Amino acid sequence: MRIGELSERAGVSRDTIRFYERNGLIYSGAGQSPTNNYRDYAEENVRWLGFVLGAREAGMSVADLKDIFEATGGGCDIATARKVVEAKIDELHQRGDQIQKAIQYLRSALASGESE
Amino acid sequence: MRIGELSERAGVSRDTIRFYERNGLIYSGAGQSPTNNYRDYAEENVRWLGFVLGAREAGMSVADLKDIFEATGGGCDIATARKVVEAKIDELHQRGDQIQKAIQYLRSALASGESE
DNA sequence: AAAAACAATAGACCATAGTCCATGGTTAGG
DNA sequence: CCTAACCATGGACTATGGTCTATTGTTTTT
Repeated sequence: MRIGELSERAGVSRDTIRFYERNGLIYSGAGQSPTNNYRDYAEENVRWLGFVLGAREAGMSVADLKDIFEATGGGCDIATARKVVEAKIDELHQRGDQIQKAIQYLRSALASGESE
Repeated sequence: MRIGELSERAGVSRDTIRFYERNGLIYSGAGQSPTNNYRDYAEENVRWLGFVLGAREAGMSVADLKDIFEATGGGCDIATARKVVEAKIDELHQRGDQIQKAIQYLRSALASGESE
């Protein structure tokens, strides 16, 4: 599919998709057609971009996602992929813990203002 | 206490503290002394900056933290404070959910590569 | 009282993550 | 066949969140 359709279906702007491609976290077989230089995306990119979107909201960086893309989709050795992904999962868990702490702080701030 | 001590104790650089002050999420009674214009921080700022640090890592923005600072510390009406803080807590919960989803995606990516 | 240590401000600079043109080529519908 | 809709590239621009530097003023320490 072309960039417009992917953009539409994944809910990510064309510009952002091009930006992601420049930064190595998505691949399009551009230049396959003899008449144009349009990007051409495989179906699974809809799902992948959906994940990217959620992961970005969860606080993962573009560089992180590039690592994961390369480790999982690049067809490189699985041991490396596993390590990268496990490391990201650990980071996410830590981030989750920080969020729990922040929530507790806010709840206690609310509770202490309770009587006023 | 002065900025150096606060920086040391909270684990936040002087520059960052000044930046936070410019952006309204911490207050120092600067200009209290007749001889200098040094910032002078109350004890509780150590704890507050600790929270800010964790909250930043959890993905809260400086603007969010400004809102919370103003809502909780500014002595404004408690109903407003409550609303701001509850909204931030909701956001954090959503972020936590995103993180769970990201973790699941990564785990399943790992699992599907299992046999290779 | 001289020097080291600390503080202030202002403004330049950096990375990250896009977003928005301008310009020009391609494709598809009427 | 022409025009609207789509795509490409390159580069400028934005916002966020700091960080660094230069210059100058204030304490502290020796």
